[in-house]
Amino acid sequence: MPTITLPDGSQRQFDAPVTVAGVAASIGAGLARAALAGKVDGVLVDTSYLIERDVRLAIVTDKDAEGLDVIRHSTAHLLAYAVKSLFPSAQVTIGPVIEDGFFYDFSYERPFTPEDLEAIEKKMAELAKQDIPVERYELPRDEAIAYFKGIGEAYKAEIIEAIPQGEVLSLYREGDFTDLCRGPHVPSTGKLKVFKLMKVAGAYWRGDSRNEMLTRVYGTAWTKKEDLDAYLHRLEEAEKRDHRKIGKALDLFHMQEEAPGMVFWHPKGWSLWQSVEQYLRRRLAKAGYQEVRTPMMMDRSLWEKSGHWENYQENMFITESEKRTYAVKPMNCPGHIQIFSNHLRSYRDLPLRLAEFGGCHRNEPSGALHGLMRVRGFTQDDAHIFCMESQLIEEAKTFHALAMSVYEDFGFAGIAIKLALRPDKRAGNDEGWDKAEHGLREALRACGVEWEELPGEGAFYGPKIEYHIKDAIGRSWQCGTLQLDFVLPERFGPEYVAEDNSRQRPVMLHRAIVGSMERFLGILIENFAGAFPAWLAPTQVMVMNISEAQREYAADVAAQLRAAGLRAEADLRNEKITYKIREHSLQRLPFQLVVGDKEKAAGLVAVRSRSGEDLGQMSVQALIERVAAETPQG
RNA sequence: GCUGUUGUAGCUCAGGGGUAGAGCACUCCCUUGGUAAGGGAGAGGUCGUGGGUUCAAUUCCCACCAACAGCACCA
Repeated sequence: MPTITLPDGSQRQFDAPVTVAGVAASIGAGLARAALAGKVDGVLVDTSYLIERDVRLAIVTDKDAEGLDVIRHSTAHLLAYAVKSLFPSAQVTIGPVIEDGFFYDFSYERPFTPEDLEAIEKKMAELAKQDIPVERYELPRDEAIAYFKGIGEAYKAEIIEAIPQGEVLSLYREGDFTDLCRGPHVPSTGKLKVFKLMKVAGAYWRGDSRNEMLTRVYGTAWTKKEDLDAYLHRLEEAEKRDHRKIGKALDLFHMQEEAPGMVFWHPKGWSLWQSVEQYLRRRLAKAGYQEVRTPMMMDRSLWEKSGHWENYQENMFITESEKRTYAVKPMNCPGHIQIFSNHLRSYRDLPLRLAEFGGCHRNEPSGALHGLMRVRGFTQDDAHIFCMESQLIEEAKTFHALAMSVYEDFGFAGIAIKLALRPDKRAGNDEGWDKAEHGLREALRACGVEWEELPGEGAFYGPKIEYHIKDAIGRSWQCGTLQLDFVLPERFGPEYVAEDNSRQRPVMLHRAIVGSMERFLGILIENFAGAFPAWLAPTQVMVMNISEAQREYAADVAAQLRAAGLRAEADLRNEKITYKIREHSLQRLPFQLVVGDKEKAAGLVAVRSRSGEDLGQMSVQALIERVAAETPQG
């Protein structure tokens, strides 16, 4: 005699147990048709779920976020169904919902080709059109193992074997395809209308590179055709922002075969770099840092001492000369410790903050390289703070505030903060790690921020706070970091003289704000889609003469702007003004000055923004002030 | 590193067993034009590298390099 409470608070009585579908039908035929799943006391279930007691029930349709997830999940199953009917010897493994869609991993004698993908998608559409019922049933664990082994699905059987003895598992059958799944699923394949297979790629079984590689098919699914179109449009827009594309179009940098993972910065790209570097240098100087410079490579013995030789060797470039072995530095910390230890330090010197725009090289796996975001040669805005333990929290707090202020000046919001904890491969003892992890947590708490913890992802010498920024394609990249290190001071033995004249060991904070200059510039390019704010733009102002008659005047205006410290150029080419405007708009120059006879006579310039807005006539001085006003004061 | 795809002019790309084509960019000439492409002419490529098959390879085969996508990795 179940009483069912609906989301609007209304109640319905039933004389006998009733399915979710039955309840939907009792409300209306339209809802019965739209029902994809149910939510019984907050738990998602199939429409076939039998309600035998009093519950709260929500009918899930494609209007609900859960409905969309159910559709995506069921579309993944439909994909597996189609693959099994086209390639019967393929084995199914897992097929979860992901952001914007789903994937399914298959084991097959060969990878699927783009042509296979087309055929599979066509088959899916066919199966969806047939509106085949999706039925749920249960099987005890051991029977399920036997069943999947019997039909040659070794991977499924392996998955179930990991489930504890005695459990009852749910299986879903659509046509002659059966899959193990927690569910819920749509009641029939006809509910799946808007989907598209996106790409094939390899993926390791259980995410472990020691295992065999499976074929992964990625797909996307939506409730409405318009949503799919909007999604595809979004992908196209993101592609336009790709820093590799813009970098080429705006002539910022290039990379070439002979230097994989290393960047050739062109004049405009280097101008951008310098704007960022010099801004950071000003902020660091104000925050009490001293800038240094350390050698690009050092003897093997030093890296053995630091632990890099043991823990980091496969990532280091190693070279030899006169029977000595050197490693090109992958990090700046050992070098900075040498500077600290080169004098006898007093507690009065602490905290000592040594900063370096340190060029580092790391031999990243070839498959990891990605434009400016993941490179082999890069420059860190690195610094190491040597201090007493009692100064840790204050230093961490100050750093956090500085980092956030820098991100804000560059226009970033929504920075994700993570805390990476001790990895398996690490130096130092557990006591030190406890202390370091505890210290960073305390620092984060003192900053009043939320963070996510990542077990096992810390550096080999210490835990780290990570500041992540998202790129245009939604990929998240670590930029800033704050790491607490008790290990390297222990290994190198730097000391200071304390107030009581004893020798003490400083603790070390490793910290970076933009992280890698290369990566940060990549993110900047994507964030602004190349339309940099004036203070960063490689060329801030372009002066264009309309005809030969204003040639000298235009050149003079550009010279005045340069004298005032602006990055200004004159375009005196024999081209129509519309042509010049188009070209410099495509190059995303923030200010374009048109000078004709009128401006020349009045001693003014006509200013046009890159978006096409007419800012009117003004004096050169007024323009200089305007650009200055847009530069952060940091 | 693994799987797959790709590599042709400065850029974006087409082509295909008989040593190559378009648009844009570039050079020159005409044009001096007021807010996103004025007109004409011209120059430009050992078809990623190295082997093999063939009378003949840029095209087919193999290896390598690099890029791209995903996975693994990411101090």
